[in-house]
Amino acid sequence: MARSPQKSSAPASGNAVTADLVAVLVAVTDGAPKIMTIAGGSALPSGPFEFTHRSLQTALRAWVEAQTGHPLGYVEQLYTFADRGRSGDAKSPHSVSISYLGLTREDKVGEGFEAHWSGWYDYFPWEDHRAGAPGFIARSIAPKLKAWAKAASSPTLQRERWQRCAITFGLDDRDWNEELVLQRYELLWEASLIPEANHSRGREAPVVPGKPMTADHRRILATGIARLRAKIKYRPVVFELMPAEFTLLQLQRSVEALAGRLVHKQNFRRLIEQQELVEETGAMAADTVGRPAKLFRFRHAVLAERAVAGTKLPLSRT
Amino acid sequence: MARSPQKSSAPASGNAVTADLVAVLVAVTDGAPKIMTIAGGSALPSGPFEFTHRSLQTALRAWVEAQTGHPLGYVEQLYTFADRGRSGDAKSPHSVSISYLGLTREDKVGEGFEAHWSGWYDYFPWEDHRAGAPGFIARSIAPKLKAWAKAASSPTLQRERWQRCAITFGLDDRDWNEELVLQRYELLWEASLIPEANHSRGREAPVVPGKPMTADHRRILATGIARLRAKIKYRPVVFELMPAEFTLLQLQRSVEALAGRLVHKQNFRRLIEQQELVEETGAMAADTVGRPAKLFRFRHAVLAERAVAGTKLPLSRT
DNA sequence: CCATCTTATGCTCATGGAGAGTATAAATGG
DNA sequence: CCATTTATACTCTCCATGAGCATAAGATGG
Repeated sequence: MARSPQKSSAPASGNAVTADLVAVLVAVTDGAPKIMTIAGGSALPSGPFEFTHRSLQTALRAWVEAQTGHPLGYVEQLYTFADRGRSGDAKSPHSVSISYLGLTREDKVGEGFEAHWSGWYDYFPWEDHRAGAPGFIARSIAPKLKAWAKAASSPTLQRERWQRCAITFGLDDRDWNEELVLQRYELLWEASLIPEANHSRGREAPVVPGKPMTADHRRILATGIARLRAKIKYRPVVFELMPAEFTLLQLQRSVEALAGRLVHKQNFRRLIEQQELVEETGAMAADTVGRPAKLFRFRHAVLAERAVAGTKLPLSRT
Repeated sequence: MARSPQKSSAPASGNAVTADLVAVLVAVTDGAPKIMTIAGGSALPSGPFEFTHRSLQTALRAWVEAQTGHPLGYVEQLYTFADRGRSGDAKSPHSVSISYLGLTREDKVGEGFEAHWSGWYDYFPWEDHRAGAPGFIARSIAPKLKAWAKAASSPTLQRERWQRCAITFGLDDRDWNEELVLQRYELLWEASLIPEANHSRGREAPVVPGKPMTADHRRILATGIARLRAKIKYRPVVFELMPAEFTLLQLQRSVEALAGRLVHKQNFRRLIEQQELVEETGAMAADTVGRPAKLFRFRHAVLAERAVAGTKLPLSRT
């Protein structure tokens, strides 16, 4: 940045960069959260921003709709990174990557495109605590983190490192905090447990389960998941991922899929109903096991009615 | 964005833009929230991003420290905009503006720089509700908004417009929501009550009090204020704005200054203390009216101890 | 010294939301 | 009929939060 501040009305020459958009596109199908990927699931969809569009969001929407044939519901900017050329070479072209979170419903991907939907827990298996904490956290991740903590230079640093591990991964009887997705990824990265972190060095590092991605795409995905997990607690965004009509259990399963943890059923219903987020359609769910459930639809009116308070999660501690 | 998705490993030529950084730099002095401005208070500090820095944040920090001679505490990215040339001319250079929120303590600005601190309520007088809702909201803003609502084409639209006004400005006995800073600004913009909104047309529009800024800088500031008002409720970021030692009342005044509304004193103390965010220094405040207060300092340890829950605001409804 | 003002600090009370559990209803397949 | 599965209705307890009362500790002016 210039030493002397000034209005940015005269862009300095020699400062040219390229702007890329990267999208974390989320859908939920049958209790499985999906993200749109390309290149065989090894990258998030991305491409250069073209200034034929009025704004970044417009560009993203247009592109996604061309891809999926479906309008993109909720869109939110995630983060902007500056990359200084792939090889670290100061002469290589610089780029700015602007990432977005988008919510939609899974659907056929347009013909001739290489995009498809992948389960997001393929990339972050340690994030799914719906059936309790995955065994490999205690069996595999925790010991490796402990080794990493022990490798610090002083006893104080060792303690601090381990405390950080325990907090982010809910170890030592701490509670699991589902929102710390990015912190967990970054911790694993620092501990060299993420393949992307081994900068083309030849040596093999002990790595953790989970599919890697190109460049920093998995970090971007982590950012998106974290944002979404936080958001569903105070904004009714889950409905963007639901079909027009749904049962309360389906809604619950979607929330649980995103949060990666279970919710107390009765309290979940109480919350949804007392906030008047949904209304009955009058119909009942067909093709069901057990007692048939009422069908509901989202009351779009709530978006206008109030500065919407949200859908906090009635978590269960079991 | 390209129709065919691909890894962004080959930036397309002809897509060059310039990247600018814009900073919302906040400090609080004697219960007055300030922002750093340039050009006589008509613009936020900004400048081109230079790729000599490793990252955007590094660039921002370096620049701010050169400006103020003080390290920048908390830094957070706000939003990235794409501007298509000043005049709307498709041939003019495109730029991407990346805005940041930074917290620091007010201090002397380095010699020879045109930057200085301005009170943020100079730009958003309607946001300060510490002495109750400002009279001109009911006297001046509300009627103008009502007129704007009435100008909608259908009765339904008129009602929706007014409902939106009432929600964002807390009219019709609704509660004031201090976080809706951006929504309020955008509403006033749509209603042509913001000077920046009158696109160099000659006609005078009825405008609302508050100092305007260059380009979209006031919108960026609104984004920053909104983000900060939300953040202080769940992250202990206020302490970045406090001196090393402070009384609980000083802390409370700072929170109130940011939130633009009053807080219940006893409950505020209860909250701060039970969360163990501070510790006594042992000393007492000097130069005081009334009973002397204990001095406290921030317990930096809490940042490590937990996935910090925050400093919710014990609002008073009076 | 006393009255009064100002701020600090301790404590109680009522309300409501959240976590948790119990109980009953309505469907299906043996 | 019974076991199983899901839906739905209540109840209970705990605790955070908004609110207010009461007292303490300093200064100041008569």
